[in-house]
Amino acid sequence: MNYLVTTSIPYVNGEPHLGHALEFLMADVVARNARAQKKPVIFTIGTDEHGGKIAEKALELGVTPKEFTDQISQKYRDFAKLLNISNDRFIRTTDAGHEQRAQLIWKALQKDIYKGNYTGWYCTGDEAFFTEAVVKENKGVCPNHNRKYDLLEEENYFFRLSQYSQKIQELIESDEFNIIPATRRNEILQVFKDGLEDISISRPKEKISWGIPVPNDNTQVMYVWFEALMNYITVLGYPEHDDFKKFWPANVQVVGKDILRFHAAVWPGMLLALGLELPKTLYVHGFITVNNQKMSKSLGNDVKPSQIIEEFGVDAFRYYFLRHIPSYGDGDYNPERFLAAYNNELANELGNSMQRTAAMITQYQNGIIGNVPEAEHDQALYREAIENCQFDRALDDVWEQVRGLNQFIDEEKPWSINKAGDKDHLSEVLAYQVSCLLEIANMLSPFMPETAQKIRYVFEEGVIRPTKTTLFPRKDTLKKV
RNA sequence: GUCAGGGUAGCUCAGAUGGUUAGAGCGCAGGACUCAUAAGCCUGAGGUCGCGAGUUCAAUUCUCGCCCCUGAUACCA
Repeated sequence: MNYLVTTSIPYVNGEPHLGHALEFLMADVVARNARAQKKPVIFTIGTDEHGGKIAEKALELGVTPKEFTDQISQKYRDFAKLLNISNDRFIRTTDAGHEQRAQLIWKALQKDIYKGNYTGWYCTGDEAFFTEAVVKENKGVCPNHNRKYDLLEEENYFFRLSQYSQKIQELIESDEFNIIPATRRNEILQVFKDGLEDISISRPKEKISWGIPVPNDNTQVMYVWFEALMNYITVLGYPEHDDFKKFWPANVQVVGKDILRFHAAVWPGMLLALGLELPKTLYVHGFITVNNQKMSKSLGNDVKPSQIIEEFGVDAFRYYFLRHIPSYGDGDYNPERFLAAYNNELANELGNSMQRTAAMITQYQNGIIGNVPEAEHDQALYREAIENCQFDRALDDVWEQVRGLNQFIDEEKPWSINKAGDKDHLSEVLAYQVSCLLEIANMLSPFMPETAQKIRYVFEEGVIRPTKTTLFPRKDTLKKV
């Protein structure tokens, strides 16, 4: 019954962008949908704040890491608010609670942690390790510094992920740990074929000091990733808090395809080692391009969500990204397509269907709605789509109903019925339209909460309550973004 | 290289355990109407379903080969 939804926690070395928005929105739909079903819900988001890169960046800016992360973290908080995200919690990995609980988790994992040597290709110019693949690609020479990579050893703590490889694989294969879409499930199963290797989970403090200390060893701090993953249970008050006991395992964890491995291999390993259940579903979303190009500041094509929201409203933003970015793949944003979707689907089809209904009831019946029947369209497709995190299809299905309503109106021609003077029939037809709109509002509410609210406001009380503005005023020109 | 997924109307995509005229939305063209945000509704044009071969009474759907695209191939948070 209890329902837990999480997003991944963005690393605060950058500002919030469209990709974060997408993830927030998808998780928000899941959370709002569960609440609509009267389930007790905890929906968490947050920020990941430790690590060398953060420390460096802070140094560049001449502020302390703490000051730096405070500032960026706040931007994510504001961003979620801007998008009307209904998160119940916002965790920061620099929260005292997280830091303490991370150490508890480390201790609880002790039996699977050992000290070892990490060997890797290191560039002293970058002061960083590089993967085998990168080194091979560069033929053993760092392009940034034009010097050979050194094979370096470093003392780290390791986590016995290998021990849990088979068990995790079984849970994925049986769908007890359900990874969607299937393509991502296949992808990660490949990794399990040869078994997972143990992973390094700490860094020498002398190299990276901005991190959570390893218990009983002040020469090492926890590797950021290892510690960041813990947020999903520290946020609930692992191990002693009621929320943890009642809400874990998560029902849906929402992550991007770039961090699949951490969430489908490392994190499950940690959970098994702790004797905890795996999340029920891991939903993996794709990336957004802008005009089919990778979004980047250097290209100057980075889109500011705040600008879109300012011009079109938050629900229009939510709508576009939830319906027109494929839920199971990558998608593209471009202003023309956005405008087309806004005008055709939101203003013309949805907005206008409400407008014409309200107008007729006002003109023909002095605003009196009459007996609204229970609209009972088949919602199986819609429900199944949400269950499978196919937000695009769920909205497609809602629009089937929006179109259906417009067709109904054109077939019935209430204006003709009015001329003919058949008051009973007229009232029946118009009341049916209202019932359709209220049903649409219900289906829309996880996706477009404000819009759903506006529709209900107009029709809910038996008498049309006029509003100052239309739902989605047409936009004939496109501001240059 | 290996593994996975994909190449279907101008665009974004759906679909077919092989079987009469291959679907939707956008865009385009035309029509009837008027309650409405010059919105909505109806109709139509447009595709040799990546290329070649095979299996079959029948393939766009199955098999093989080839071409092209995308992703993964493990410690970047």
